[in-house]
Amino acid sequence: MRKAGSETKSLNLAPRERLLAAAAELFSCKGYSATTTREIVAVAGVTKPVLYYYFRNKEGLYLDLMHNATNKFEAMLDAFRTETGSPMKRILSFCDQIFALILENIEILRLIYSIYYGPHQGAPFIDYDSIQLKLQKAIKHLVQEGITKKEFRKQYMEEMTWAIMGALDFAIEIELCHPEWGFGQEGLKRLLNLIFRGMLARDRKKKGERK
Amino acid sequence: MRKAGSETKSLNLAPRERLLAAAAELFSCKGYSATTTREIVAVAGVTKPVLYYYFRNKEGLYLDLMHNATNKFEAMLDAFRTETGSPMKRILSFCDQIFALILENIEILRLIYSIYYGPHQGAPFIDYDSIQLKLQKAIKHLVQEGITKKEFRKQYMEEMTWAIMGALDFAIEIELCHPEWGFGQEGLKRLLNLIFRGMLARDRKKKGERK
DNA sequence: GTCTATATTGAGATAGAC
DNA sequence: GTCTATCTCAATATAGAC
Repeated sequence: MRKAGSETKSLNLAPRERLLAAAAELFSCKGYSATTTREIVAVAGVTKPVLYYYFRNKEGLYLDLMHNATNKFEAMLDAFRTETGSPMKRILSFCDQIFALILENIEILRLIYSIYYGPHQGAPFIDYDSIQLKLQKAIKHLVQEGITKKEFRKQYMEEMTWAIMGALDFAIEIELCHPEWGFGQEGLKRLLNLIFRGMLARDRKKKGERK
Repeated sequence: MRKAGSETKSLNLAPRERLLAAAAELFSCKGYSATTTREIVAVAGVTKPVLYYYFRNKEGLYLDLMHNATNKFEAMLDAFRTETGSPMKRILSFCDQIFALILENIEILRLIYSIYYGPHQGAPFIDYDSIQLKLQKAIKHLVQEGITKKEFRKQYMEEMTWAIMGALDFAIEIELCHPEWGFGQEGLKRLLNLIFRGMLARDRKKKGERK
């Protein structure tokens, strides 16, 4: 289990930044609803009115924190102008970049994840769904390209997209619950390579029994 | 977004069962911490002391609910004595059964998921990790068998296990955030079949560049 | 901008009658 | 077993001095 409370105070950041850092840590560790403003200000090393001075209220602090994170992520999705290389290499590179960004923000991601897939915990609504869909669309696009270039099988476009999303999901979840395994970007790469190649042994391949 | 409050009262169950049902619905929708005992008793159509009569307190209610669910899941994992069939078929059947059980208990699973991967929300500790590991071990065992029988590639045992876990993860997540897509057991099956076969087109297969 | 002190609400939990 | 009424405390939020 994760622990909270490591006095963000000592770093002499501005109070506003200390509050954001403290909130990130506590929300991510205890959840939005279970985290109290008292704790946040205690960890940030400020008093209560400071919180209400910089942010309208608890919700405002949460929204600020989350919008920072989601903006960064969306900007990256938009910015990904695929370099040259085979579709397979481009997918690897894309997933690698996404996953690196996630690793850098794993604390915030834990919260996003739990609120997107789980109960909303009383937190104000944020449209995480559109980001998820944007990601899926980007992957689908790369897959489509691979099909056009005849690098990938021409059927199964949906399944291929799902498989890549599943690999990302698995990598993220391992980082969330077992970071000490050191799965990391290397693990994701190994997993993706297997998905490209398939599990079946070469010689046992049966005649096309698809659909 | 999901909604709560659909008066579990009318079904004339015993108060104890009504409380469990109401708690499942509310915890799953709002989270453990954000759900109040007042709401639970209101939805269950009983008064507060009834909750404290049947359960020691809010935590007791939660523990009862969760242990019911995890016991069912673990029992299934233990009970899976693989029928006959090829390793591939057995993996498909295993995943199908697991996923069916999950679909039946999707409400509880949403809560488990968010607490296992996310912040604990102030909920008392439950060892979800051991279940996750048990699942992973079961899959790894099936994969190992496939390798022994030469149906699967002999390297990549870990990666194959990961890929199957990832497929399950993806299927679960889609049911959590987009149940209306009707991904379901059929989608999972299609996804697994692709993972068995691989994404690369047959003729483009390069010489073994593994490791 | 940052503090002390406090208002106010709603939470979990219980006493005690029936 | 189930109710009404209530206790107690902690939560969010603010007033007002410096």
